[in-house]
Amino acid sequence: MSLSHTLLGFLSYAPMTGYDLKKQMDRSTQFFWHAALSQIYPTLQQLEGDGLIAAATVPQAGKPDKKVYSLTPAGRAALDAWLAEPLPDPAPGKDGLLLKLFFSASVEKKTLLARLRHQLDLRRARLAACERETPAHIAATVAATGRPRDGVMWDLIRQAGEERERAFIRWLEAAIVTIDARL
Amino acid sequence: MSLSHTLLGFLSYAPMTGYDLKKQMDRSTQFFWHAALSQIYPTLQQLEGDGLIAAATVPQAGKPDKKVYSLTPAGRAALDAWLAEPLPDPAPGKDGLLLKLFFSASVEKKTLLARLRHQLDLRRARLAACERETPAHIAATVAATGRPRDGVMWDLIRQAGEERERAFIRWLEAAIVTIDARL
DNA sequence: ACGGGCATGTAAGGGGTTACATGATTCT
DNA sequence: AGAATCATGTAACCCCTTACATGCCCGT
Repeated sequence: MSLSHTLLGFLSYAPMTGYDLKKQMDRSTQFFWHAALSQIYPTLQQLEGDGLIAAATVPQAGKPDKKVYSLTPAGRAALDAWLAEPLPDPAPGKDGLLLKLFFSASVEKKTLLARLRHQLDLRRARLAACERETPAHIAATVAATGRPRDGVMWDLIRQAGEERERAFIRWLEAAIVTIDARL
Repeated sequence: MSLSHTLLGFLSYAPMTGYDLKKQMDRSTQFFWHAALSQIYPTLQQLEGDGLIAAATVPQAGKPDKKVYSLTPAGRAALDAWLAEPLPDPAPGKDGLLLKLFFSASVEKKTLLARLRHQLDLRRARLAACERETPAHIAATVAATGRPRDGVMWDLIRQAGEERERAFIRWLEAAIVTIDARL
């Protein structure tokens, strides 16, 4: 269960609420790990039950009470143990786009081309967002937390996402040409 | 549930058993869709219950009975309906490798480098396997089934997998250099 | 004799998504 | 007036993984 590890990881930076954690994930890990609040809240309760995090309830005026979670020593140990384990094996992913394409030889050529062009638009927009917003967010977080070593890793990972998108965009462009010519 | 669609798709080529379907998936869709037999068998039963496929039990000497499934007209319609729907939105994936790396700034540099070099080996091996085996399998399937249009799609998708691997390998190489220099 | 291929499944549990439920404040 | 933000959760369901269960044949 890697959502637990994600939460422990973010809480190792600073105490936070479930809502805060969701925002952190949306801004930084969204392209390689994400979760809905409806999954985050029960997972936090479970981590609390396991003694890995502790909650402090903060009453607020005009807003619901906050539950600010922080890492316990046991939680820190669990995070360190996870980081000490080797990197996971590359798991064969699931890609609904490629799957549908695999069986799409009978789809009308112009429909197929329109779909692929639409994907190109989406991916280009995503790449642009990734290039525009993420470096600024990393820089801001490094400045705020004074963790330059983490900044190196974060930028590396940003590059991985960026290059994955670029590779897919190049493939889409080539695929459109090939289908136009050969299908 | 896209496993259903995968099964319907393969059964549109020829009637097959669950065991056969698993082999087909292992040889062709493994990098973007896969399933264990323990998931395939119940799903086939469910598709049969929904009237989308029909089973013919074939007794065998010295082996367990086969259940050869084939598409019903309703199953063909369901497959066509799925193919008529637009391509799925790019879902933000989950990547345990990048996730762990994201929190790995505190891991010893030489440990990190060893882990990344190990990943490089794994990925290079996977790329080599992809380049060696898949084209032959596609050619054989096209020759056996006389479906050149499908062959075009299959080769396109093979290229997507190949280029995704290549992009990741290039990134790993660059990441090793960066970590060595800056962490 | 042992491992791999053929061939089918069941059971339990983990992880994740979607829908539902509440309610005040602030921005447009 | 309506949408977004803050803030928390529950319940149902779906999909998938892991472990278990069976048993014969063939090649080494």
